[in-house]
Amino acid sequence: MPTIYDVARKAGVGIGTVSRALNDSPNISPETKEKVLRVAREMGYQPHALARGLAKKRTGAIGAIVPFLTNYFYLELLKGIQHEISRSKYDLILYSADDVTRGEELLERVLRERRVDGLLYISMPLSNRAARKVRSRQLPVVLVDSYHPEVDSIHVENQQGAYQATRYLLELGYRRLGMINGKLRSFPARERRQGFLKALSDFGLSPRPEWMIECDDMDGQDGFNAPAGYRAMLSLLALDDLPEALFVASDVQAYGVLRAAREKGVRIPDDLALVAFDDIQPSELIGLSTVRQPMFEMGQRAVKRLTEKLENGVQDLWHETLGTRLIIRSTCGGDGRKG
Amino acid sequence: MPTIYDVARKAGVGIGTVSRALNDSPNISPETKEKVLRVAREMGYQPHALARGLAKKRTGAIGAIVPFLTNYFYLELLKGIQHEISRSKYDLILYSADDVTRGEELLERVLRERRVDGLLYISMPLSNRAARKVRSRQLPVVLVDSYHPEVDSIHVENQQGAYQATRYLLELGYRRLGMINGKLRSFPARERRQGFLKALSDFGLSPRPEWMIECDDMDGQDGFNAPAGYRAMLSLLALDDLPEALFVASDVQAYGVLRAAREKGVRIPDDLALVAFDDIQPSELIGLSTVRQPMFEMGQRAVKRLTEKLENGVQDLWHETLGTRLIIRSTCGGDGRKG
DNA sequence: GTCTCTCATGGAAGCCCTTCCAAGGAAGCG
DNA sequence: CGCTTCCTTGGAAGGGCTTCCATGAGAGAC
Repeated sequence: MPTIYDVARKAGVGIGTVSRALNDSPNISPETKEKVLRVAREMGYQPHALARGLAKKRTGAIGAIVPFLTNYFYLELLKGIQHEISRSKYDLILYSADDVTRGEELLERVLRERRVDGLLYISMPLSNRAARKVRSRQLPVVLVDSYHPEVDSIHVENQQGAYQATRYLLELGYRRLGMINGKLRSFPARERRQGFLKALSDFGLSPRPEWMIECDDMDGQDGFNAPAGYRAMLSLLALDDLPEALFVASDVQAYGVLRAAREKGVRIPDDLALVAFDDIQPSELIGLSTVRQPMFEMGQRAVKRLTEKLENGVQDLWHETLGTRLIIRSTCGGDGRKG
Repeated sequence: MPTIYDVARKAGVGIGTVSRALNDSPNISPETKEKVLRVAREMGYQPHALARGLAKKRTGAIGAIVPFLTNYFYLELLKGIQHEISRSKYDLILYSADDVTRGEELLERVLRERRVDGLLYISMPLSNRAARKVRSRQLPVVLVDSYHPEVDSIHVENQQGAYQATRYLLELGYRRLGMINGKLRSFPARERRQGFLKALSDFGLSPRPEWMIECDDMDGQDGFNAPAGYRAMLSLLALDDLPEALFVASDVQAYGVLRAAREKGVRIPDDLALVAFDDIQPSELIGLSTVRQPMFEMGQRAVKRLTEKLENGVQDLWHETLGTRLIIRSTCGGDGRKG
């Protein structure tokens, strides 16, 4: 593989000049620049990414730390990230935390290793300790689908969305409501729970503890996946007294719920109404009523913010909240049925 | 951030010794090693990934070039990749080709840029020209869900799977069969087409050209996505004479087909039987009959092969083919109905 | 014709590591 | 006690780039 020295020799110039030609420096005559670029192209020369990164103190890469990809939510998010990344000059390094509780270890390693210029920390909680470490580095970090007051973040109106969904069930006339949620260490899980509880309380109702199910994390994840939803539904159905409507904290969990319902002969929505959260693609086909969140846009905006920060070096704290929208389909009994 | 010099000074040793301690070199006394590691830990020292890569001529990263993530198939594949990567010492760099036809440009850039030690080239065709370039570098590349005789590859029995699916429809008694496919530049699309045609011919039938639909690539992709399936189905339904059964080359396309069918009042399977290919997660819930391919395993094995090649430096050519299995659900009319 | 100023240019230094080589010290052997 | 041999160790060199500084040539002013 040719190095910058080979190009310099062949073009009859110094290495500095080659570097200037390749980096669009103003301090080079147009003719020299053209000649150098031509020679470089002919030789198939391309700068060594690591060497360049080392010299420039800029790696040209952005990292994303994601949990294990058990939820299609991540795919939609990644699409947005991918879209925006491919418009920028950065590459994307995908780090995966096979176990959510070890996300911060990974974060620290990545922060210190300096393989990336900026970092997306996705769908995992950030402790105060870790937040402090983040702040103490110059490396910009954006929290996605999560929140910490001292670190840039973007997420949706989880509470508001859950509130809408729950309220809709209440307005249909249902009163015996349950909720299947992810682990409460997760930010969206806590927020959605708040929204659910608020709607109940606005209707003068109290939650039934045995109907508030926090999915297990058998797989080291946060319960936001289909198998966890399936197991949660089975445990719910083992109860003597059942709710008549359910708010499920994510679509994939709802898929698990639907499967369990089908196996146990529970009819949806006749025996049990259902609203979920996310609106990933298959939900439309399945007819799942759900709260739509703009996942693609969230990924896109997170990257945009990060790259802007890298270019302009802005230092202000940034928190963005995106709206949600309730999408009514066929799992909650339609308007005519009740209420 | 501390460098190796800082650690060396603080530990009262030379930089070579620090390096040896950190890299598990045998040429260091246990006591020194322990002391150095302790100091390094106290200082929060971690080697600079780029500097290390430059010196070692090993980046510690594996690249994956994927098309735009419009198919859940990729998520399943990524899960397998992620799983295996996280067990290795490599990081994953995700390059996305927003336009399938430009995948090879990206490939060449990545090959030259030397940011990765090895490369997965996913679901995109490889030209002879590109294959030659790949071979001329020492950098190992594995083709995933694709094929070229001169480059390592892994994929499933596309032809065999399609044959099974088609044959099943034929055995049910259907004779008027159509196929909705991805772009034929894609390897799986061509193979699945072959399987379909072979089954027809085994039953003494000829394909009806107007029922052989190659999805459009409006979005710069290969047609393996839901919107393309939707559009293909609409164009099919515009015909006067319709097939009675359809083999669709992927589940996500089938989702688009199902949506169009619902909108146009076409009942599945009564008016039209359907078998697809992939068996991504939601298909079970939807009741889609389909050919299951081991996507997770494919991703896993591709990474495993790549890392082995990186460790052992084996040079032999490797092609692996994984089996498929027909999963009967409710979109092709069940056994009792015909035949 | 002389002096200044400007600007393109070459190349050393530096980015942070690993690796290799030379050297010192300890241990073993006769 | 002297000579080998074997470990450890320090640190220079090198990996391929960018950046900065010094230099020299050309242009412009007088």
